[in-house]
Amino acid sequence: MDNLFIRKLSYFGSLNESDRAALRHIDCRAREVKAHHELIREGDPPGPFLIFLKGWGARSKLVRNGQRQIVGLLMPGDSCDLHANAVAEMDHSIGTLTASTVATINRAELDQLLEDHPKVLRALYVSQLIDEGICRAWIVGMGRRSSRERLAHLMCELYMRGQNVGLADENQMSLPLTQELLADTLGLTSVHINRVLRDLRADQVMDIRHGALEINDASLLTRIAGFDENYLHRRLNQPQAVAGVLR
Amino acid sequence: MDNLFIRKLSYFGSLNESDRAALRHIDCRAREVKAHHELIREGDPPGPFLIFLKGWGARSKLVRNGQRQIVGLLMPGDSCDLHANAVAEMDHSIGTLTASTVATINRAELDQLLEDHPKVLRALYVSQLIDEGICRAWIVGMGRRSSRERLAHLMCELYMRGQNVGLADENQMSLPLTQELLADTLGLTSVHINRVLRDLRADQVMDIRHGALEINDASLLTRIAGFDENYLHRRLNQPQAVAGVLR
DNA sequence: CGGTCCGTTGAGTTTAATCAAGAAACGTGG
DNA sequence: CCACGTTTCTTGATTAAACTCAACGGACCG
Repeated sequence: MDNLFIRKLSYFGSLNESDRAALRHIDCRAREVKAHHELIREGDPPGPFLIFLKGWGARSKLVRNGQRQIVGLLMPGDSCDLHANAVAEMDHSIGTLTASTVATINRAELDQLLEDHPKVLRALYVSQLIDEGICRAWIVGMGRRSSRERLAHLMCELYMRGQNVGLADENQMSLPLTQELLADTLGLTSVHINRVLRDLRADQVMDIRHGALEINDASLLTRIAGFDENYLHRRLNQPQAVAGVLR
Repeated sequence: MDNLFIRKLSYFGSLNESDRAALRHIDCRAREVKAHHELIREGDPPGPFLIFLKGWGARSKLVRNGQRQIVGLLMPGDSCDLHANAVAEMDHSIGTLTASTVATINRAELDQLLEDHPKVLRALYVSQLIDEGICRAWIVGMGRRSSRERLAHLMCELYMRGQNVGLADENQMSLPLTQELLADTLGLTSVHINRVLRDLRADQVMDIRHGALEINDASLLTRIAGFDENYLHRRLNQPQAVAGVLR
């Protein structure tokens, strides 16, 4: 069975057997990484291509006053291209949130792979378009949504992404985010997250406890979030996700 | 002389003469569009590939309560790939801010072009990586920067991007953004933008008047913004920009 | 069993939003 | 080139959302 990264790319472009075979070599590069380990630090020279095969990661940036902003959450199957020509040094860090399996491909190998397999490049390009869609959705949230809406929206997004990679159960998903990490993701403080979460719990909408998201009223949650299923949903061409729990 | 889109892609990948020739056909597709015209509306089926050859555009999204969030600003040379398989319908609109020259390439033609010219695909992919970098920088700003820092940061970004496409003079640049548009870009209100702008003007840092940005103290501006020149700068491999006015 | 990290709550403060009103700039047709 | 309507900018007063500071309870871990 192909790994989640290959399966994800397969949704985004028609890969032939040779393409898949090339991608399967990635598994040899996989290594185990402990939780809360920095894979790439802000200021490092970029270069490699990272793939999360198992576990969660985050892209984060520190700002002057010591605050942190998480600019992306990585789930199994997600990748980051730290393109060397694009930027002289990393403007953000990438680290694990949980114990993870991560594959690292160096620049030269990736270049060769993409040159030999244009369909993989094509799929990677589409995958990149979707990542940007997620970024833009975050921008909308941070700019124009209240803290309650924002938290609800993030949970919808993560639950849906989790569904697409088989991480989500019915109305529940493992979610290794402390209130502080949620705060750094949503541009709020952990104290405020705590209060918002308390209200959502009291309203029987959802809860986050013991490292797990629990959705009590999916329909209400999506309504609070103003979640546009379209923005992530059908991107994956997975009808079962469309008909999933979040309706 | 190649158009700005071709020149931009040339920075991101080595294009040969055949690649450039293919891209030059784009010019035939150019059409003039009036200011404040919607090219693609939220909810429309996606599909085409848009290139701004002249003028400014914006990607924007409306949220429930009628508020608007701008999720991207488009300058000459910038493109948007409204990929059809990625999403069932547009989750945001794209419109012009000024009178513009815009080229539209339909999906089939683009697919053919990218298949025939893998180097163009490669360059487009890198261009996409950089766009995502800009998005992530916006997320950092909206999450963790004050209104003053945020406005300063946006001006640094736009000035630098303007420099790269020859839109910026020494310490000055045409900037067709009303205070309301700035507010919708930064997730603030126009009233608040007005006050922040008044303070920056009073502090002799910068000003926006008569549709133009004027930078009075570039060094102070970048310090207020916490502007990381690296995140956009060297991406373009343009040493002259690195040594540019914003130091 | 003690330490550390995480979650919880209250009180007071700050930032930016809202509401409202008037001035300036812009655009368009006469 | 002017007159008029509209958009944009400006300012003040008030309100709301989220932050800060501080303290304590609970969970997890070695």
